[in-house]
Amino acid sequence: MPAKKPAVEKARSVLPSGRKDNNFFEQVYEVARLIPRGRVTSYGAIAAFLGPKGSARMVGWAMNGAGKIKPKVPAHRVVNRQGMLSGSAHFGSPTRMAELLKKEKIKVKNNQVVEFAKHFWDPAVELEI
DNA sequence: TTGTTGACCTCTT
DNA sequence: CAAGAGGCCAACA
Repeated sequence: MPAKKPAVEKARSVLPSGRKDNNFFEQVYEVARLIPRGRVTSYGAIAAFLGPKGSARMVGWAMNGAGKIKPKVPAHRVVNRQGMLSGSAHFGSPTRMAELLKKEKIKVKNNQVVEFAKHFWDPAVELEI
């Protein structure tokens, strides 16, 4: 298998403190970047893909610094299990996330992704572990 | 230092 | 069928 990419060091460099390995956060950022345009995934899906414990909340925390790190992480493609834009309030503007998704040809209604199951991108399946 | 909060999910009543 | 509580790990006060 190919060696790991330097994204680890890069992510650590931009992390709030880089005090720990942040391996979990790295994975979250990497997976988020791998989300194709016009597709969406859920926090729990990423958490479950990274580990059986599924700390979905940590995925949200990781996304908290998504706009601070580089390359830019498409956090707007990550929503909750219901397909609701729960993180829209953290995009600076409440409609920022919805607009971004609309540009991705994804229909959004009431801060909720339409046909969410259809646009759902499961890392465990697409990445074929 | 401990305690609470948080872009969540799943089980139980 | 609907509502409530618990659990996960990390950062902030």
